[in-house]
Amino acid sequence: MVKTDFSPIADTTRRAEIVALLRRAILTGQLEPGQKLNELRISEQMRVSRAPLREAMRELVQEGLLTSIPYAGTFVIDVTAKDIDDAYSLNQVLDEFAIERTWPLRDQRFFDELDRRHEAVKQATRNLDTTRQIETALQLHGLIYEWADNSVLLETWQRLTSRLQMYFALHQHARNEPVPAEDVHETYVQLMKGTDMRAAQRHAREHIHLDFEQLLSYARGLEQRPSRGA
Amino acid sequence: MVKTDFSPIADTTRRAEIVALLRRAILTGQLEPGQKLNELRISEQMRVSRAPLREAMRELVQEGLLTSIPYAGTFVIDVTAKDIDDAYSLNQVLDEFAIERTWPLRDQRFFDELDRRHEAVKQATRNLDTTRQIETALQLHGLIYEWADNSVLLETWQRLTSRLQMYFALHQHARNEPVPAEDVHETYVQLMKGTDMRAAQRHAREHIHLDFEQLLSYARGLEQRPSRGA
DNA sequence: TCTTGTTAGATTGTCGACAATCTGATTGTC
DNA sequence: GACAATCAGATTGTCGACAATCTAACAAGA
Repeated sequence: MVKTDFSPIADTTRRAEIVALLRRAILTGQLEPGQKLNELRISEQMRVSRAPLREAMRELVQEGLLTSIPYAGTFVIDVTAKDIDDAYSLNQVLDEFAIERTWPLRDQRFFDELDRRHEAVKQATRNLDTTRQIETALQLHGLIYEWADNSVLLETWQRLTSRLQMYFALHQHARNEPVPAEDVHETYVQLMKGTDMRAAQRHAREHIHLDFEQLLSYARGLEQRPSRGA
Repeated sequence: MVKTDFSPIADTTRRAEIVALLRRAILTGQLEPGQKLNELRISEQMRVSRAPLREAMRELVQEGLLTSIPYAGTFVIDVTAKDIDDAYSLNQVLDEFAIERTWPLRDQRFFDELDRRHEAVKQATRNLDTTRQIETALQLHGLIYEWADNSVLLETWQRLTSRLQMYFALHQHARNEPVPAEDVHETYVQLMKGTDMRAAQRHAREHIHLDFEQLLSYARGLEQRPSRGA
């Protein structure tokens, strides 16, 4: 008997590919917040009919990346400072919980994966690839959620992550500054390997705090010049 | 100047109505876990074409009530004991957070609404309407989430709620026992009106604990007789 | 008997066209 | 000129039909 682990084959529906395409376009800032998605135009560009496109858009609406108004259109969500603040504060709570759950489940495979993802961040940083840096940093951070063995928690975090990635991408897009050179994740990785869970939780909380402070100041700046009146 | 608060007009798309219909069918246990949804049959029953039905199903998939396998079908999610346990433990954390956020925002309108919802639960209990009792109890519980002024938190809880309602409905459906007569929410309401936040958080945690214990024992029972092999 | 190939039926995925609705520009009226 | 009514164009919502894929039953061969 051959014992081989096969990975599930790729989703071969147009719908799934459209979802992936659109999500990527939103998360990288290619599609701007508030922008309207014209179904006919997009379907022609993708060489696809409107049916699978619309189904894909419904998924992204539920995912929280798009918002839809009947007979008016579907739009990329707007990013307000309050949204970021809300996501941030919830993320703190979830982090604490995820670490608590992951803590007793850590093993060699966990540490290896932690290092692997950490390495990916460092590589993206060296390459000055800001988009990829955001992506890998979130993936590093997401390990505690994947390891926590709680499907609802993981799902919740993935929804949060989508938005966070969008926010960070926007931020980077706006102020096209060089990525921070020093390795801000070193301490986090070390603490996650250590024996003091409380310290890890505390650090995660503060670490996130720093990242968000940047974002918030940026977002608050945005709202000084609203595009439309209230 | 007339100052009137208008409620948003009803969604007039078939899609929205289909979503509501399907969601209700799932949450009340009319559609059983694992059951396959035949698009043609349902669309004929609803006198609707498959396009809006499929879009509605996509939404419910993202909402976590359905699960879809390409070219195979869309099914009502299965309920495992682990799912319930996951939702339960996350709910504890979220409750604590929601109470913390809501606490300083409580005002007379909050207390009034709290009483109103509490009354709704008591009425459903008197009428021996178990389905409605579940619904109102979750709405009472949801007030702290609506009041916490955190859109992401609210959205997360609403997703959790859908499943919880489904779980509870299943439970009630299975053991068709009379509803508990005594008012288990009295203490909760009193504490939410009081001045000791920690006590309220502690009570919420324990209160939920009791409800879930019932659910879990039921779900574990289910899994002793799996319908399909692993 | 077990395995493999074939085939018919059913079901899901996709398409192009039509219906319903919105937007804004235009016209007519005061 | 201000305002309401009307209308054309564009866009979204819905429909019925076709294509792609799966399932299960059956036949053929080792």
